Amino acid sequence: MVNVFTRKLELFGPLPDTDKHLLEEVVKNGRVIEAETSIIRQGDSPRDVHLVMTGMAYRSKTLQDGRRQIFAYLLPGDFCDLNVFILSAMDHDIETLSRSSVVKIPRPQILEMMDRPALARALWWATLVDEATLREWLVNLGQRDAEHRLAHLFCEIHARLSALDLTSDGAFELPITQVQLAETMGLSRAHMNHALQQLRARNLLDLKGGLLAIRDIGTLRTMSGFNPAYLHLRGGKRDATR
Amino acid sequence: MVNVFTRKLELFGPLPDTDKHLLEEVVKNGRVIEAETSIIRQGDSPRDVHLVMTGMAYRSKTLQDGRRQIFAYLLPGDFCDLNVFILSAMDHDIETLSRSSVVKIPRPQILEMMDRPALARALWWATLVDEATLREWLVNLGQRDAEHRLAHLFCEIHARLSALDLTSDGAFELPITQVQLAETMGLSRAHMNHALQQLRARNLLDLKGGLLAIRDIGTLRTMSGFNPAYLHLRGGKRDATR
DNA sequence: CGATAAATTGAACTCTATCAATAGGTGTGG
DNA sequence: CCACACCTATTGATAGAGTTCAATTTATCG
Repeated sequence: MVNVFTRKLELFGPLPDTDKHLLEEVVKNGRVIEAETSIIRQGDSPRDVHLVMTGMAYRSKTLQDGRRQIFAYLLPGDFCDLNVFILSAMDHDIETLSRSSVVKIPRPQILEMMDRPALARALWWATLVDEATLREWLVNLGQRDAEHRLAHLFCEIHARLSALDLTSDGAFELPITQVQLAETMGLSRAHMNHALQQLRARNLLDLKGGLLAIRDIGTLRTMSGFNPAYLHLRGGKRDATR
Repeated sequence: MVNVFTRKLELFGPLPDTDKHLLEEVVKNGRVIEAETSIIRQGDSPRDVHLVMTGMAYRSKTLQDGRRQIFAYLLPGDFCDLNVFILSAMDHDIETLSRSSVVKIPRPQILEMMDRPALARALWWATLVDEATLREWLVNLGQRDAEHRLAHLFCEIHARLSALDLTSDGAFELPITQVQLAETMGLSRAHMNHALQQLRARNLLDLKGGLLAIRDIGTLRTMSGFNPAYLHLRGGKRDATR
């Protein structure tokens, strides 16, 4: 099967074979990074572009008093810092959630990708979907209470992983602590625990030992108002979000 | 004085004169749109790119039950829908806050801009700053209480307008209702009113009749942890954010 | 000047935070 | 294999922040 980076970019639209060959090259130099390890820190100006191939990572900012907000999960195929060509310094941190394989793409290779129209468009697409996802998260934090907020998050991760064929029967690895979930949702640890138990008690899902089992995706989507349109998936893969 | 669009793009870095001449052309066909009027609706696939030249607008999403979340303010020089080349449909609405002048840039003209390296970089920069701003808003909603949240928002708008020389003595037009502010902050109207009065009582600012007077920007920044780094302003204009 | 929208106020209620204590689980050293 | 140490999850009580709803006052605008 084709690598996950290619698969992700093809969620936007099919790529020519020559482009796909290039992507196979790009993806070769993976490096394993342990769980809970920083990939990029605020203030860094990375030389290369980083790309998550396996495992998961997250973007966050830490305030003076130590409180932290997580505002994105990086799943396989996601870029860490495609913006490195434009912005002089990272304005946030990226850390692994689980042991991950991360590829470093040298600048010349990115430029080569940008020179290919289909790839260039796919890169733009990935950036714009990241932005659309942030908007949806803002709606989530601004308008929904703890339980619905959580449900929406899980629907999103489920949809994104499903689109890449990375779920099996609605279940997938989610190697996250409740503290990290709380930092994602802008909630206290205690309240996060309570909300999770509610969802568990209603038999909608089960999160245990880093494994999330979705029991009733339909109800989760309805209750949280999840509409995958913001992920801007196209073509035949659209079904995978069901 | 040079037009506000050029000024905004030069916040990233200086542009060649030829590019500036092009921008002067681009900006000519302004059209006035009344306050509280939709510029773009969710589902639209605009043919041209829209650009706010005067006045203010906002991005929002409305949920089934009518609740709404605002997740960006468009100030003079800001793009509405630069993504129109990539994403097939808008996933949110854009409406004017006040009577505004909006320019429609035809696709060929955008393509011409993209062909000029300095302009292409500036357009990327504008997109990435929008994304960084969204991240900061997420921190704001996730981690700060009503008063600090509001303070942070006002610091941001003040910094963005100051960078364009659009404030006078810390005051500027902010033609917004408390309901809209509440929808921005994920708070109820009543609570928004209370928070606003707190800030007013402490003599930090005064918002009345669509005019915001910042009384003590230092305290506002300190209390809300505002750090303009995420706006990624460069060069000589950096001072303007003070 | 009247009509309408916006801002303000107050009371009761709900959600979420805080804090502290308890329970589980896992890995390590003895 | 047990015991300790440490991290994560869980629980409960209390306090606080924020919501809801309804009523009232204050703009604003034709």
